[in-house]
Amino acid sequence: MNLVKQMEEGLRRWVETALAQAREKGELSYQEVPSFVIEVPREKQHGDFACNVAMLLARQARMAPARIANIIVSNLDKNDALIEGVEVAGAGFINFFLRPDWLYDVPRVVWEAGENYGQELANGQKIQVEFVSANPTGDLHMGNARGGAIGDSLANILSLAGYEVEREYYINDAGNQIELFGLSLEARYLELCGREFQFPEAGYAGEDVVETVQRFIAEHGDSLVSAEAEARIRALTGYALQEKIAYIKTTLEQFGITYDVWFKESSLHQSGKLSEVIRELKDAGCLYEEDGAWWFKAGVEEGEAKDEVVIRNNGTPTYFAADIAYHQNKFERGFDQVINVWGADHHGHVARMKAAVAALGYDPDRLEVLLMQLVRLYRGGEMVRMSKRTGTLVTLNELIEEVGRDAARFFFVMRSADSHLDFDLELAKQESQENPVYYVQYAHARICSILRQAQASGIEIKSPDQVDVRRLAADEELALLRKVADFPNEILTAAETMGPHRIARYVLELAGMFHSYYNHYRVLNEEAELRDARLILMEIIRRTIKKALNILGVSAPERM
RNA sequence: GUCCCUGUAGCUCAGCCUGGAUAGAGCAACGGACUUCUAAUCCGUAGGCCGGGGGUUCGAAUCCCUCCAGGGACGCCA
Repeated sequence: MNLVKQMEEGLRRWVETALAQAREKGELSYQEVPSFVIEVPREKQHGDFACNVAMLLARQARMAPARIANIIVSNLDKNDALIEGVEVAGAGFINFFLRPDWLYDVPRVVWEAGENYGQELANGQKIQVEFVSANPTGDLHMGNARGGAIGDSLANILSLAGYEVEREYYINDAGNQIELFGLSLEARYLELCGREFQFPEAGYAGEDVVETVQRFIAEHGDSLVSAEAEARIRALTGYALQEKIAYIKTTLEQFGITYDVWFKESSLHQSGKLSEVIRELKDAGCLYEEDGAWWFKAGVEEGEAKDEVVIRNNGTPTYFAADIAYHQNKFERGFDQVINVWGADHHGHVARMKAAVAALGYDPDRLEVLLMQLVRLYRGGEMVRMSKRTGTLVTLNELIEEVGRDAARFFFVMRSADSHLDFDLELAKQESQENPVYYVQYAHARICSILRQAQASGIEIKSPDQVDVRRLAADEELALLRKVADFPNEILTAAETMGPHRIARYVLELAGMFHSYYNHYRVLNEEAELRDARLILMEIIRRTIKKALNILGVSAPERM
């Protein structure tokens, strides 16, 4: 149930009817109704909703916008019970002033929705969100953390917007970097067993690799020293991957993220799907051979995407080849829409991935890549280079420990994915008291406090149909009802634009309106009817804040 | 060189996709409000050639072109 949308659509039909009538009467001439908007004006004095159709019609009708607007208004059926007034203003806007009656449905709607306020009806679309998908060769860093916060929140939003959503983590457990990982593990193993070793160039030098090997030795001893190198590496790699994946899983769970599917790249190799898709593409003429390697023909038009190697001249497939097979697999699983949350450093990969999807016979628009600008990490004003290979990185674990999960998750989704994010750990800690997340959580805690006190003094919180919610007549109360009513629309907009940051901003605004109200009005100690109405207002605000925070993966504490 | 992102108040950012009325928040600054349902709060003040230039339009922060500045990507790495 989306009250605001209902109102907008009602007004739209109202205007369309008036337009048709004006044309019939010969007062207005136009070919077709342009796609106009019913929007909420920025300025309150411009009414509850405004319509720009007159200005859009000016050329077609060859008439001044204001005159068109007046004609439309004169053709409106003024018997509509919800309308208090209509005016023509500015360059030709039609402003609608509504009676507040419709807002009094808000409490009931929120009440009936229970924990699911903002949930739209299922739209029958199956959508997959793949995010984080960090290599299982190391810890999760800040970029992964941002991707996690954005991806998980987006998945929540899409789910509320009516999509059937699946969250997926793609485990890159095959290919070059895994071989390098294996060689690094082997070197550490031999080192720790007191044997001669050679650490691979650009190998994984992090301390975590050493620790992993130490644990392996503690469990399995040093018998692999005498084993064949291949078997040794296989055993070490298998052990380390299992450990790393489990660790990543646990860390993400601590960050509030759980996945529906953990998809292993290696399964594409083992099942033969990878070589199958390469053969398909070869047959379809999408590949060509050059310098002993097989290339994917991506740059069909004006060099939009560069051609890319899928099979190296040594016969091994590249990650891109696996990615093609992976995306084929995604679409074979029946997703209508597939979203990948990627770091901006992968942007060059987008065009050829889409080209590959097209080559597989799927509409490339069904693949949506949400590029997120990278995180730059500072510590006390100094930039910290993030590199797994050198082992100098701040992990997601450390972040959660230092800043806290709630603050971290909120911080990452506060800004749009497009914005570069400078994250200064010192600053984040220092400002933790002033972090906006506390502002929102405090609003929730304050409401809980009111509700607790009510309960303690034996005041029942009644349901909206037992209370005269029309007692909520102050401007601030109507504005709050209106803000709560906006929530479902905010979800839809956030889903359409893939912008979880909208929810963060929304809940900040709602919390701000509440705090202001709290400082000017009393809830308890008012006469019973007014008090009961205000208690209901408090409860629907509380539910909305909690739901919004829930979307963002942030807790809603009852006390602070 | 090609491509992507960014440039809006002292700072951090919304708004740009889908043009609309006087460009909005938060922080910082300044001045106020706690015998009150939690002052992690509130109220007020101040702060802007929306990077520059050109174009389209009745109307441009928003669309187009161009230039400037910062960041990133351009590998038989992922």
